[in-house]
Order: sequence, then C-alpha cells, then structure tokens
Amino acid sequence: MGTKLETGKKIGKADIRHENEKSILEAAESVFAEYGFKGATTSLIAKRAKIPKANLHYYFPTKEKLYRQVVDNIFNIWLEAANSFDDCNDPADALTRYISKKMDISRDHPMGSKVWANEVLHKAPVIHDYLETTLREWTDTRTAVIQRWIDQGKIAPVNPEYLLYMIWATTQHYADYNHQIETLNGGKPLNARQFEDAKEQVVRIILTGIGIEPGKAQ
Amino acid sequence: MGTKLETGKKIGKADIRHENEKSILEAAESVFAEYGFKGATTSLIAKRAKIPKANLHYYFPTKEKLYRQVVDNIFNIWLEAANSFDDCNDPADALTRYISKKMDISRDHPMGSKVWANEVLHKAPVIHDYLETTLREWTDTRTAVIQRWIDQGKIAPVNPEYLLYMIWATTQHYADYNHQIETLNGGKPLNARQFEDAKEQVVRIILTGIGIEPGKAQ
DNA sequence: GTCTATAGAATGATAGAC
DNA sequence: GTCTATCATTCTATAGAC
Repeated sequence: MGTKLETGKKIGKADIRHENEKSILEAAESVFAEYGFKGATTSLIAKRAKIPKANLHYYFPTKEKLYRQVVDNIFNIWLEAANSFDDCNDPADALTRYISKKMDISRDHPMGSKVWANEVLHKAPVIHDYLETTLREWTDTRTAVIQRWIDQGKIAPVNPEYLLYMIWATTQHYADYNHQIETLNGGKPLNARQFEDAKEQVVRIILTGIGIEPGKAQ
Repeated sequence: MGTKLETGKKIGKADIRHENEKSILEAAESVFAEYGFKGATTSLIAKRAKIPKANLHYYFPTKEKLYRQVVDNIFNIWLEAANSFDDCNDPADALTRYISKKMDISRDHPMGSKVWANEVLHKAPVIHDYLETTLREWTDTRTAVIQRWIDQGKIAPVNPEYLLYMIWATTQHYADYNHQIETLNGGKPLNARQFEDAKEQVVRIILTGIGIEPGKAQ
C-alpha cells in the first residue's frame, strides 16, 4: 500500500492514522465488552481491526492505554444523555426524554455500556476518578433538580439518588443483559417493535410510580 | 496438623475435605466477582483460602470446574427467591415479597450476583444451558402468573417479561453496581437504614407503577 | 508506517517427596 | 492429604528488517 487508494485520491498520513485508530477502537470496544480487560487479548483486537498485532501496539503502546481510550469514548456518550435532563422544567417531559435517550443508548451502544458495567463490577480500577469527580458532580446537580420537583409537589416524595439508580439499572439492563434477554426471547434479539414497547413501558412504570401522568409530555 | 484439633475432637477426612472445599469456594466467589473468570488467578484464590495453590488443584482439578461450582451455588440461591412468588395469589403481597427478597440477596450475596452479571455480560460461556432451560422455565411460569393478574384486572396491563427485567435490573443493581453506589454515597456503603429505604422505594415505585396500592400487603 | 520473529513475564497445572 | 519446584502455555510488548 502507498499513499493512494484505487480512486487515486491522495491520503495523508494523518488520514491513515485516523482510519486505523478508529477501527482499532471499534474492535477494542467489542472485544473488551465481550471478554473484560484481562480476558481480552491484543491479538484478537488486532484481528478484528484487520491489522497486525505489532501495528496495534504502534498506535496504542499498551493495552491499558487502549482500554482507557475506549472507556473515555463511552463516558462521553453517557454524559450527552444528561442534556435531556436540563432543557426543561417539567418532570414528565424531562424524565421521558432522559429515560428514552438512555434506552436508545443501550440499543445503539451496548458494547460501551458493557465495558462500563464490567469496570464498575470489578471496582472500577480504571475509571475510579470519573466516578469520584464527573459522575459525582453530574449526580449532585440532577438530584437537586429532582428534589426541586418534589418540593414543588410535581412528583411524589422519593429519594432522588435511588430514583436515578432505578433509571440507570432498568435502561442499562437492556444493554448489559442483552444476552439473557435474547435467550429468553427465543434466541433472537428484541426487534424494533419489542424494543419500543419495552422503552414505553419503562417510562410509563417509572413515571406512574412517582406520581406523574405519563404521556403528558410530547 | 494431623486429624485432630486442639479440642481433641477427631476430624475425619471427609470433614477436612468439606472444610477446605468450603473455604476455597468462598475465596473463589470473591475473586471471580472481583476479577472475572480470566482475570482471577488460582494463586490469589488459594491465598485467600489460605492454602497452597497445588492443594487447590487437588480439590478442584481445573479453574473452570471451580468456577462452575461457584456459579451453581449462586444459581440455587436465586431460585430460592422464586418461592416468594408462588405462595400467594395477591400481586401486592407476592411482588412485595419477591422484590424484597431479591434486594436482600443483593445485600447478602453481592459477590454471587456479580459473578452472574459478569457471566451474562460475557455472553454466558459457562451458564448458557441454565439460561435456556431452568431460567427459561422459571420465567415462563412467572409471566403466566403475571398475565393472570392482568386478566383479572388486579394490575395494569404490562408486558410481563419487561416487568420481570425491571425487577431484576433494579434489585441486582444494588449488588452489581455497589461500588458506584458506594462512591456516590461518599465512599461508604449504604447503611442498614439507607438500604431499607432503597428497598421500600423500589417496591413502592414498581407497585404504584403497575397500578397497585403498595403497603396493602404485610 | 508495516510486519515477522521473539523476548520476557505471568499463570494454570503437575510431578513427586513427605 | 500437603506442598515445593517446575513445566508448558499464553500473552504483552519490542526489536529490527523492509
């Protein structure tokens, strides 16, 4: 290979680097999700990324740095969903959007969710600082919002933290436990219709559970 | 060491075997939960069980057989909780007891829950037959019960599978994600009072969410 | 920037004395 | 039934030619 493709279009070294890093990161996400940090091998990641193993180590010197990058990417996606929470003052609307968004992430980025789950399960050796800083701050501001809703009588009095845990648990379950769900669904993943039903039900039970009439939003 | 303890009471070989197997299994559960199958090392398990590594291999020839035994034990504990479901026909009572029991298991056997979570996360290489047989049957009979409640108008019309997923997700979250919960709780595990609050809230939101007046039971 | 060959470290499992 | 010494394997990471 040179610096050209069959199209004749020139490709700079930066592009090659970008392309390779991208396919390595994608491969790494799926392998780390499936086997955990220790169980994952750099050979398998290289194989899925379709490059020689030595080349992988050229881009990411150590397995740990590669892992860290994967976790970084996931965490950013998670934080994006937070916006749904902030845009509005109506709990029905805010929670419907936040829960729906979290369900969508579970469907679209199940590998990312699994890597995170695996990390927390194993006492978060890599992301512990995220938990203590960014996630902590995020949680504090959102529990404050929930508490305000309670004080205003907009939702039933609940412990805001435990409400968040319920939302996280229920939505992420559809990513982290998708193998179990798939098996119980006759070996097939939930289809689009089933997934929408599940999403709608999660929203409805939680909203009803805290005293909101669901469907008020949208 | 011989076949006696300081009490002078004779100890048969069966007792020694039983004692050693027990401490190995306890150590294995905690190590597998913390590091996953691949990440766990037989040396560390042996160290925590306070026996030499070679001795561990005397009782459990391979790491995989030991792991299998650990998973077996957990699965049995999980199945026990199922009884709460069957004893009675009142959904408020049955669900309150089932959810409470599942929360208690998350508190009392967090390691077991983590091993299971880790296994499902990694596509259940060891327990796949459990998922397809025992868990499948268990789920089928319980969804039938839930469906009957719906048909009798005792609870709101919901998809029974997704309701079970919500219960599993929410209750097991307190075991699987206890590190994250602990970090967000200022580095301390939830105390007894907090845990009871969480349990009560999980029961209340879910029951209210499906149209049951909570507290009707008990 | 790519890739073969291999060094170096960790670890599951066993042999064999006690 | 216990335990030291060690083998065999696997895997991360690198050296060095192209």
